[in-house]
Amino acid sequence: MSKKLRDWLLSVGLKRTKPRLLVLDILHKNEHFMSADDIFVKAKKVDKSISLSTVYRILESFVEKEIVSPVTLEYSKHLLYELKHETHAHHLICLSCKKVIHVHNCPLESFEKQMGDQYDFKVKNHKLEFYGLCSACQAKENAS
Amino acid sequence: MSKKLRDWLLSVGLKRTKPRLLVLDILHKNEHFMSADDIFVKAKKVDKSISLSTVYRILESFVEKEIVSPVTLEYSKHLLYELKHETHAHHLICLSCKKVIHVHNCPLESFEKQMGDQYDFKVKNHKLEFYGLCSACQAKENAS
DNA sequence: GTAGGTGCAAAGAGTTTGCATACGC
DNA sequence: GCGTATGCAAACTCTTTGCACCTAC
Repeated sequence: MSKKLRDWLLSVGLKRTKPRLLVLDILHKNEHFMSADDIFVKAKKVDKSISLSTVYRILESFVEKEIVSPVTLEYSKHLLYELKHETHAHHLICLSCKKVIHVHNCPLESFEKQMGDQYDFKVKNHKLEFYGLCSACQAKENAS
Repeated sequence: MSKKLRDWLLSVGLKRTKPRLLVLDILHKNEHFMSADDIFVKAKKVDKSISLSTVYRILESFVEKEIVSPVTLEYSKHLLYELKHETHAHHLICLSCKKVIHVHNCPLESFEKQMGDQYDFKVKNHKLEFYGLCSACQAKENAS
């Protein structure tokens, strides 16, 4: 695990405990949004003794310290989590494998302003997700 | 309740029972996304005898028959529901009163194509929500 | 009259909390 | 060493299911 990732905890005032580093590592390595239970299952493979309630508590503290963002998606009834990115980003989400591609540009500034004017609505932020098939899953679909 | 709304049930093959008409009416009258429990609380005021499990079953059947869309939002951990609209629409959601304004135009077609080309990602649909303050809540905020 | 819908109660998931022990700083 | 974090078990909340009765067609 990178030093940068390890130091992130200290810099927000959280002790570097074994379970926290583990959760951080799992979120960092994964290219999917993950539920508390997804993370727990992966964590259990590395550290048999970790408890699900610890995972919940860690996620809660990470969200509070803004290390992690909670995400709700069309295809899942559960709250999911992702490591926070430095920059504003949108998502391409594969309906088949659930992989998430981050898109670091945003076409919405002018539309946002237009909405604000038309409805007298003051936009604070927005959420944009595209659902579809990633390159690999398109290939799989064509093959079958 | 409008005849159109009442006939909607029959036209998708659902009997017009009292609890179904009630749920339909509540969803129709409300300008917010609602959870199963939100709907149950409102329904209870009209019909004391309605049961929460009935509300869950009704919502399940409405989603299956595509009368209702399930929605997940940034500010709520629960699955919410809205009556389906005839046309593709996006949402302006007030962070204060949770009112939902429907926007029937969409700036994303060209961006969608661009994303598809750039990442070899075949977009099937997308979800766009703006979060902010509606006209009334801006006024309230300025007054306080 | 019959198939399907409903209310109630109980079961099942998912999430949170209390408490004694363990660990990072 | 102190204060916080953890694991475990129990509590709590949300959602689903089984069953007997009821109702729309």
